[in-house]
Amino acid sequence: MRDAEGAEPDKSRGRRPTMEDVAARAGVSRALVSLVFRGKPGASAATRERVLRAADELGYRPDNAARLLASDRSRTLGVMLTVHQPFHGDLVEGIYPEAERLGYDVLLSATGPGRDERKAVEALLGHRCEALILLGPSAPAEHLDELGRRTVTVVIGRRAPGAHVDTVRTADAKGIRQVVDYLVELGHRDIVHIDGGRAPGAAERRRAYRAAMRRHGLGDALRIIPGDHTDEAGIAAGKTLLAEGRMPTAVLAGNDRCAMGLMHALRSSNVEIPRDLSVVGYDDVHLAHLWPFDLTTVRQNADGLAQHAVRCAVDRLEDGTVPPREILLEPKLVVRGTTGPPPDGRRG
Amino acid sequence: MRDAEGAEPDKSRGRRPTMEDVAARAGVSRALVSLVFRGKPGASAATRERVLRAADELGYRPDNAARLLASDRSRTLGVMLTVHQPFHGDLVEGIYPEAERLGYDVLLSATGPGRDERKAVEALLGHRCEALILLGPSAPAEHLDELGRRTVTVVIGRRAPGAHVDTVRTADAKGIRQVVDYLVELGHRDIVHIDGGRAPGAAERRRAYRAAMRRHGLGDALRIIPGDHTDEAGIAAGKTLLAEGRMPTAVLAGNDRCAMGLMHALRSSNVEIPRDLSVVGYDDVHLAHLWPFDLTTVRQNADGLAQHAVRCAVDRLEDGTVPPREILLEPKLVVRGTTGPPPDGRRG
DNA sequence: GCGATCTACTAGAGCGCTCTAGGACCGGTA
DNA sequence: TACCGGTCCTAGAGCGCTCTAGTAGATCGC
Repeated sequence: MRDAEGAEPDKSRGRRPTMEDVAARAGVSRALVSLVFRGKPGASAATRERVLRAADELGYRPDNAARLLASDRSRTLGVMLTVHQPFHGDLVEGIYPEAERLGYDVLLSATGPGRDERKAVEALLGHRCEALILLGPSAPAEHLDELGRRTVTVVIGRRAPGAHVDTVRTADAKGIRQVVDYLVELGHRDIVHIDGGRAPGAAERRRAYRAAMRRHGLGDALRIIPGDHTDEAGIAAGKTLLAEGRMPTAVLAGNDRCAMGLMHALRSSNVEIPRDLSVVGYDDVHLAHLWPFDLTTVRQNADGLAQHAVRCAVDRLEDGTVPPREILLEPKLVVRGTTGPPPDGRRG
Repeated sequence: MRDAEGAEPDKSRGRRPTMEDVAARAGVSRALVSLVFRGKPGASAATRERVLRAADELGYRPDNAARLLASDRSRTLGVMLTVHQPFHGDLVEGIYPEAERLGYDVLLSATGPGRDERKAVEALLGHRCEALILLGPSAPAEHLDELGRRTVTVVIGRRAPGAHVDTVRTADAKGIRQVVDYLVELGHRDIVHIDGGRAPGAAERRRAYRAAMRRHGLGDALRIIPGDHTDEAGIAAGKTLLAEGRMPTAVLAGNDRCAMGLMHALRSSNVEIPRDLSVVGYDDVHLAHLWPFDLTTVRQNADGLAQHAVRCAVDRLEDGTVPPREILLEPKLVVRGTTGPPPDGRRG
């Protein structure tokens, strides 16, 4: 009965080696092993070598939990993302290398159906992340403010007015203005905006659209179809437009996915893009370049956003006196194949 | 000089409350607080209530690092994914709820440029994950075997012959066979396969294609274009076919992305889909339904794969005697708009 | 009125690290 | 010889939890 070791789960796999084991094997103290693994000075080259060899032979791997617990710093950044936003993928790919360069670890936590932002963030905090990087959070500014006062927090992709957080985003207003200017230049007057509803950045894009239209004296032609930053919203908007029977000459979608949904919905109609309708997206997600028609869109500099976000977080972690910043990156209109002059007879 | 508190990073933010603080405030011992937070019996309802209130007032949140360190179990599953594989997104969305249901935490670690699989896995192990769930790893079977002997490991989406790991995947051979049967039934004979090279699952799909073609007496018509599970591979294959000037009547791509790339490359040619060429993908990724032409493809049951993977991991964690399993899920041919009969005069 | 048996709780060791304080030994200097 | 400053190393406390062993007090049977 006493020997029923096998019954206990996992005992068979054996305890993994600890720093103590490495120390014993290398014939030094635990503290010295610690020094070596942290790359701190205070160990001779020979000893260092001996320790590393011993560790390697034992298959030793430092235990993060213990390390976290013992040190006051965790050097870990928590990233909240939505696993189905391709643009978030672009951002994550930029965050990893920058964090590594600065000596930080990265933990990802995804939102999704049945897992809201609060839950995702709690998970990160529970793992001792020192700072949070939130990709396009939809939480209200007050909530972000509360978070920001508890932990260093960086928000990517939207404004968070009044909240004690860094924000890193594209100058959306400028991007939208570029699009409207470009469309007007082509001769468009009847330019509709499918907005992003309450999605991150949507409010500002909406505002910028209104302002730009007015600036061109098109205040009357201004029209916003309520939407969202999803394919479904684009499809719905497309159906709406078809049902009305009166197409605008250009549509400025809330983001690329929405633009894609729109084009999808129009696919089986007799509306041809860009002959009858110009369509512009926003984001320039990686996958967009695969579209059968190249989407004209506004590029957000994902790598730039990612790098700035990491640096904001680290700067504030390493110097508690630095206040949160607001960083704006330049958008860039990328003209491809879904835009052109309006059909004859409908010029501005 | 002695009061230069503010100079130290983050000291200003103040120590976060510990179990000790909660215990003091509730007037009980630390151990009792621990009991309450773990939902274990041994505390009266009244005390339980008092403890929870105290914790709430202090904004207490249990520290995972300490919890991990103290208990022998971490109840954490580590998931390795490629952040730009939409299908991985589908899987992650299935993994979270199932893990939560079983009382496990999930940690994500992404591969990407500059961050290979080894690195991603190391990160997970360093955070004390008890089990690894690898989404379509490309590591050789021996490497997986090594990992699997160190930690409970589940591989999703490919075979790992001889490796001490669970594998959960779709019966690819069956899926491919269904596609070939369907295409032959439509009258196709000239069916080309763009393969996935060394990508997960690719070898089996390739084999299944060969077998299916032979079974229909089409061994001579058999042709494989070397590729990959990326858009680029599809584009390249498209260019190859165009350059040759002799189109097959149907193409079976390695996966949806590859199929999309292919169609993208053919878009400006005079090859019309499905009139001149039928195209079939594989995976049925979420985004596929947005395609201007609905892609005929083979659906993998992402939720099913995710759930089985989590259960495999948990089963083996909780009972060390359970051996690794190999689970096969049924694929399902989803016929949409990119396939049809071959052009007249090219029937089989 | 005594031990037995609950329930409700506490003490204290220990998880695998980090980090401060300090010790041993060296060559050089007064 | 005594002392210094430097390099290389060790001892030991403690991070915030979990968990085993045990205690205090109520309830109960006889």
